[in-house]
Amino acid sequence: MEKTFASIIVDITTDALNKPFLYVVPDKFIDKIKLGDKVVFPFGKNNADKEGFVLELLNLEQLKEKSFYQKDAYFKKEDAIENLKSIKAIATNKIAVSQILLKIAIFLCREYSAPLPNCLKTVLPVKRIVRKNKKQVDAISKYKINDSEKKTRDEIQLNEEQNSVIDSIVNAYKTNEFSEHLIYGVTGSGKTEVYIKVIEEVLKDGKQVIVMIPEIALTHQTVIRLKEKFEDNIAIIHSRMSEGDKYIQYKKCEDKETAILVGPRSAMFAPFENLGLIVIDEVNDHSYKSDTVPRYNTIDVARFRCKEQNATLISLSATPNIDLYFEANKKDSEIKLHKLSKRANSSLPEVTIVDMKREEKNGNKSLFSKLLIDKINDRLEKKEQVMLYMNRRGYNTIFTCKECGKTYKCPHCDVALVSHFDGMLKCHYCGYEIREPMTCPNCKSKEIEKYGMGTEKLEEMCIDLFPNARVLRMDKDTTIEKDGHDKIVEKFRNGDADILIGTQMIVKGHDFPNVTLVAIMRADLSLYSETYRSAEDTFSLLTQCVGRSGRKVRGESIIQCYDTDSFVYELVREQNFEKFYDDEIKIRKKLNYPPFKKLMTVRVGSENEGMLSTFMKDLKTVLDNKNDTEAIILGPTKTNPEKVKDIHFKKIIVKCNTIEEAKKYRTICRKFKEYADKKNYLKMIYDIE
DNA sequence: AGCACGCCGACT
DNA sequence: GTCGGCGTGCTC
Repeated sequence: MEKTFASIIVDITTDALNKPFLYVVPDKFIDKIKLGDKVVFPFGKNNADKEGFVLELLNLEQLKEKSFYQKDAYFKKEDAIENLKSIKAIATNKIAVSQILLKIAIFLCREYSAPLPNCLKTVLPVKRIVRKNKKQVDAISKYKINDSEKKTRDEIQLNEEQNSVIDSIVNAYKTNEFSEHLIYGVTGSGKTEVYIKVIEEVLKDGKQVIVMIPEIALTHQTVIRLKEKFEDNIAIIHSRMSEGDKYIQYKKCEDKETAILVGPRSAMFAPFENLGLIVIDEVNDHSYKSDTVPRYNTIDVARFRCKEQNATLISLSATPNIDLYFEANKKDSEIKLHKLSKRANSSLPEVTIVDMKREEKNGNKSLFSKLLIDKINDRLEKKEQVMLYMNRRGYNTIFTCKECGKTYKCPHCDVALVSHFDGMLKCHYCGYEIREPMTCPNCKSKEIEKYGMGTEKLEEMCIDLFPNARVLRMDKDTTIEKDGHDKIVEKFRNGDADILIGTQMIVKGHDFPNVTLVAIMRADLSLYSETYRSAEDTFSLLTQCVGRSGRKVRGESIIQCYDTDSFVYELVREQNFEKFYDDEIKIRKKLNYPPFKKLMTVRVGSENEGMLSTFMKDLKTVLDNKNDTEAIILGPTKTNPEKVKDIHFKKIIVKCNTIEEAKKYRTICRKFKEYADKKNYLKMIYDIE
C-alpha cells in the first residue's frame, strides 16, 4: 500500500504551534481516515499524546510538490521524511470537521487573523458524539402550535409587494448561483412570510436551509412559524441546550432527517452538504458579531459559505446596519435590495413623544408622564396589554454621599453599584455584591442620596400606580433560572399579566398580539456605549420597541425623553429609516467613520496600570512608524468603563482607508500580542470594524 | 501548551 | 563546587 501522510494542526492555541505538523498514517487507518478528523498522536520530545485535526492527506509525490514543506527548515534534513512519527488513533467519539466546514475554518483563520485551532473549534457547534438515551426528547417538540393562530395565519393573503420580492428572490435562487438579498421592511410588514415562501422553493429542490435568529430571544416566534409550515422538518440549536440535546439536533441535520436548522450564530455551521439558502433575521442584531476569537461577523461568513455552496443569502431587518445598507445601495452592488413598505396586517402604530422636562416643570417628577398614566389606565380597562421598556436593571442606580460627594463604586470595576430589591448593592459588570450600607463608606455620613432608577423600581411604582394590574418583570435578574425567559414570555402571551416591564429582552423579536401600548420610559438614557454606532443602535432599538405595539390592531407608543430635540425620535415616530440613513451617512462621512473608513481597534488590559501605559506607548510608537499609509491613529485612551474585574483597559483606534490597510495594522498588533501573551499580566484584543 | 536546555546567583 | 531560578527555543 502506498504510504499516506497527514498534515495535522495541533489542538493547542499558541502562535508557535499554529502551523501544520506532518505525520504518517498507519496502514490500518488509511481506509478510515478523513479530512477534518480528530486524531491522537505523539508530540514533543517525550511523545506525550496530543489531539489535533487532519488538514491534508497526501502521498509522497503530493508531499514533495507542496511548497510548504520545501520552505519548512525541518525538511531540509535529508532523512526527515523517513523519521516522521505516526498517528496513534482516530478519535471516534469526536465530531469530524466536514469539507465545507474545513473551508470555513480556514476562511475564519485568514479573514480574522485567528489561530486555526480556535477556528476549527468554532466551526463545530457540537463537540462530541453522545449516545442517545431513551429519556432524551427532541428539543423541537416543546414548541407547541396554537391551532387558532395557525388558522388565522393561513388565511392571510400576501400582498403584491411581498409577492414581487418572493418572485425576484426565487428567480435568483433558481439560477443555482450565489446571490445576496437584503430585505428592508417596516416592523410588521410580513418579512417572515416572504422568506418562508422562499424556503418552500428551496425544499422542493431537496436542498437545505439555515435560518439565523438573534441570540437573546431564542425566538420562540420564529420556531413556531416555521414549525406550522414545515412541521418536523426543522432542527434547532442554541447555546443553552445540553451537549446531548445539541447532538440530537446536529445528527438530524447530518442524517438528512431535517432540511432546516434554526438557531443563533453557531447555526451558521450546520453540517449541510447541499445548502440552498441562508436567512439572517434581524441582521442588525449585535449577537451576530462573535465576541470570542475568531471575532467573526455572521454575515461575512454566511456570504463566504453561500458562495462556496452556490446558495442564496437573505438578510432582513426593519433597520439594516448602516454599512450593509450602504453596500446594497451602491451602483452595481452584489447585494440586491428589496423593500417592504406596507404593514401587512395593520397600520403603523401611532407614536407620541413626551417632553419630560415640561412634565417636570408642571410639577410631575415621577417616571410616568400624565399621558402615559391615562393611556395605561385606558388599556387596563379595555383588557389590553402594555409593555414598558427601561434599559437599566435594579432599583436605585446611583448612591452619592451628600457630605463628601463620593459615589459608591464597585471596588473591582469603574462603575457605580446598583441597589436591588433584596437590599444588596450589585456590580453589573463583575457580580460583586455587598449589603447596602447605612452610612457612607468614605466619610461615615448618614446623608446618602439615592437616585437613578431601574426596572425593579419601575415595577414597584407600577404596582403603586395601578394596584389592580398584574405586573410582570423580565430582565437578567428574573430570567436566571433555566427557561426563565420562556416562562415569562409564555405567561404574558397567555394573558396572565397586564403589564410587562423589562430591558432589551422584551423588545427583541417577540410578537404579543394583545399589546396595544408600548412605552419607552427614559429614551435618552444612553442605550449603548459611546461609539460611532450609538445613533444607529438607538434608532434600531426604539424602532423595534415601537413596532411591538399593535401587531393585530392599531397600536400606540409613547417615547418619554428629556432631549426632545434629537432627530432620532422624530424619525422613529415616522418609522422613517431612509431619512435616518440619509442623515446618519452624512455624519459618518464627515467624521471619517465606517463605512467610509475601516476601524481597527486594539484594547489592552492589565492589572498593572504603569505597565499598561508603557506597553500602549510602545505600541503607539510602532503603529506610528508605519508611515507609508494615511491612516489616522487615535489614542491610547481610556476605555469606558476604564476598569473591569481589577483589570485596567486602554485602547488605540486606527482609522484606515481600506480593509487591507486595517489588516496590516492588525498584523502588527498580532506580533505585539505574542509578546503580550508571554507577559501574562497583559490581555490584548484587536478587531476590525 | 509543555518540556528541555542553559546560563547566573545562593547554599549544604 | 552544585541546586535551582526562569528566559529561550522546539515540537513533525
